Amino acid sequence: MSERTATPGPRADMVRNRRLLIGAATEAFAECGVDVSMGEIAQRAGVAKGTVFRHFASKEDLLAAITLQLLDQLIGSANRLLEADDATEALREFMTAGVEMLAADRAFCEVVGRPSLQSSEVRKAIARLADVVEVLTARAREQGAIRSDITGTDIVLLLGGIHQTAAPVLDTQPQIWRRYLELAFDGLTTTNARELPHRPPDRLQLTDPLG
Amino acid sequence: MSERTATPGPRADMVRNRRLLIGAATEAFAECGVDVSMGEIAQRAGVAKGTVFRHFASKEDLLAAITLQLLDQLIGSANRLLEADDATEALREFMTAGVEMLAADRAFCEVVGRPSLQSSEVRKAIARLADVVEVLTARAREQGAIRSDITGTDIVLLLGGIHQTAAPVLDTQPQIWRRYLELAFDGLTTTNARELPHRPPDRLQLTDPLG
DNA sequence: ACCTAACCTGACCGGCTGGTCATGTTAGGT
DNA sequence: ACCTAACATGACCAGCCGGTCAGGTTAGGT
Repeated sequence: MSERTATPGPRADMVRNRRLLIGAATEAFAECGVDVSMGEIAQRAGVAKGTVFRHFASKEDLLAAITLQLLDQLIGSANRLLEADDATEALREFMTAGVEMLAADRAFCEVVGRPSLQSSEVRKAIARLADVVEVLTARAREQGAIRSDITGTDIVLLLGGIHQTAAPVLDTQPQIWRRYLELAFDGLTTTNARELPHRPPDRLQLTDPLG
Repeated sequence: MSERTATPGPRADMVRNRRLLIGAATEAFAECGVDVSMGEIAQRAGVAKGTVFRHFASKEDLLAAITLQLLDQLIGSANRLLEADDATEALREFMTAGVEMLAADRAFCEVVGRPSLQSSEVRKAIARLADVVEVLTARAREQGAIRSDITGTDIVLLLGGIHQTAAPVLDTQPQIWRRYLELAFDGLTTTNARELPHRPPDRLQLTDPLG
């Protein structure tokens, strides 16, 4: 019924394989980093290598899809925290979520830490994240708990730094990033310090203006 | 003259090639990271690929040699700064030297940030560095400018974190790591903050007790 | 001048990678 | 029940990697 000659639509096994693939790729990238092979991902998903390339034209495409999914989660967190009463605590919670995500995902660290691995869509998502965090930071700043010379871009960059501080000992002390998050936060809330040297970072990802 | 039947000794062109090789490898690793190929290094040195393997049995060996050379520079800096009058300023200078070195060398970042890339000799050198920095930190702590719950290992780990904070924008703002160094230092000198969560990191590189 | 051991060279090897494609299978409409 | 387009498959490809080695070259002692 409904329309004549039918709507082709995606086949059932295709959507199933797509779900399996995204799950497997998410896990594999998280555990092994961006250098994990497409063959390994296919194996984890229980499909043949050719199937991976039917769903994603290239490894870059797949990596971008997985990364975008994670960035969207972070952007969602930040947006939700905009509604919180205590803006300073909200900023701390956002940073906790961000560093936690980095600590759990090797490929994510590598992509956000190296612009050369970022597709234009990933760059756009990072810019969107920076925009939301800018508001989050401004609210905490108005509340008087965050020093005046810290921008949202500073906060986003700090996520990678805090994680990297803990990364060399993550194997033996998987929660130690909380220590360095708190240390960084103490730096952010120092109000009697003199202004930081060098101008704040540019708005994120304005490098190579294509896209 | 001198001894009978002569001392074989290294040939002149060999020491020349070795110097060229170390120079080329240092540059190549710094610019391209640990994934630079042995062929590329040979080309930069102006020798054939086989010559590289005559001087260094494997890529790991070469990487370890280059890394050790850099770690020794840092250890030297730290030792020299032990003699300084102002211990707090000495600590800041050491951290400046450390972050500057990381910012200038991609492979060095990757090696110190990922224990799986460290040979046992590199691990030992890092432990030696941590020992010196422990003294440097203790002196600054006694001087009263550094909070009491910060260890030398914290400082060494922070070097990687400070650099990583700036890394995504290093291309466009090559000096911005100074901003984050100062921010971290403000966190270190906050004396009225409550104690940091989680115990300090273990003494560095006690993972897998072989070597 | 000559000799030899030390050294350099670059073709070569197996293994792994991202990516392709002819062939086989199957979902799902009729 | 059957048909076909959509999809899955895995053998296959070229390219690059770390590493090897037989053979040519040369430093440097005599």
